[in-house]
Amino acid sequence: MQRTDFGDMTCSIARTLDIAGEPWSPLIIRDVWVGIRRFDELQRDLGISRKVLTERLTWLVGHGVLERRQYSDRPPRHEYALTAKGLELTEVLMAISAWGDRWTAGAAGPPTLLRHRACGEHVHAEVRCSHCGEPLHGDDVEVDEGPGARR
Amino acid sequence: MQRTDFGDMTCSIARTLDIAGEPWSPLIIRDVWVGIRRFDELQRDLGISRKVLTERLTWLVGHGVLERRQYSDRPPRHEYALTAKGLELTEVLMAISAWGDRWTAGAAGPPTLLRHRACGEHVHAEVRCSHCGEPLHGDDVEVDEGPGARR
DNA sequence: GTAGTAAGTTCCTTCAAGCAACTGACTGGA
DNA sequence: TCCAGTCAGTTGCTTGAAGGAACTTACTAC
Repeated sequence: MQRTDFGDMTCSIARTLDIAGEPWSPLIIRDVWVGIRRFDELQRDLGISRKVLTERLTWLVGHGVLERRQYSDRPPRHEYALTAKGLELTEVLMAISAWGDRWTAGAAGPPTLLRHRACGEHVHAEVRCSHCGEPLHGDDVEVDEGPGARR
Repeated sequence: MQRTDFGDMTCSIARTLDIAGEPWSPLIIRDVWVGIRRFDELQRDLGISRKVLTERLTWLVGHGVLERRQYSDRPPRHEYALTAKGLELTEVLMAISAWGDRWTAGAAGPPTLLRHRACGEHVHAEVRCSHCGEPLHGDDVEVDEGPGARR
């Protein structure tokens, strides 16, 4: 989808960007997540060209992030839904959104709020350590070689 | 940097993507984060064209994600470093990386591992609720209008 | 039989990506 | 003093993806 192929870099960030890193894709995934599931709705909401939207949807379906399903037989009508793989990407979106709220919202405040159903509060996403549960910041970690490292 | 301007959409995801959503930017930020700070090192490591790298670095410096500093006077030499704003983006990168490890790494396993200095373990990023600390998944939340919503 | 909707497809233009070569300021060695 | 090398870009050319608008197909509703 972009000129340089990120898919075979030995890096989980590059590989993720290869699947969903093209600038429109996160917005498409967000829209499907919040219930905007149909071609024309997506096109109107995003202001994306129909051609590019077709390409992105096909790509995301092909990579198992979205699935396309028929909700009407006659006339044949389709909508898009997140797969389990796609639904997990929304955690990345929540982290992106938290950063945007903090650094780009300005005095007006964040354009949207997230309500956590379990606790009922307006919350934001926090990135935490899977082992000890403490907040995980950029300078709290070291990067080591993993089993999938190359050469 | 892309054809459609995301910067004035009323959405923290779009605004974040406007700053750092072009496909190379997250990889540049990751590289600076792990210590690849100089122009030629970045160019070699990423295989990015020098022209595009120049544009991206200038853009990221202009948006306060990176800062350019001179580490040698004669000859004048520069390197790039993360600002506080940029360092917080690495939390998003860790979330992206966790998704990539889970869904794209395959049998070989993840190419890199993250060691959390505080607890000493190899860990991955988890997105959690800022209020109750429970894991935050895509279907655990509702999206409400925030104070910065438009119209 | 006309209007409308959903989900694309086709065509054309323009702008950004990729690539390679060049520049300029300096260092270090023969 | 000359040559090679390094760092940090800049310039110019080509190609391909993005954006936009119009068209298509298959149906429904009036």
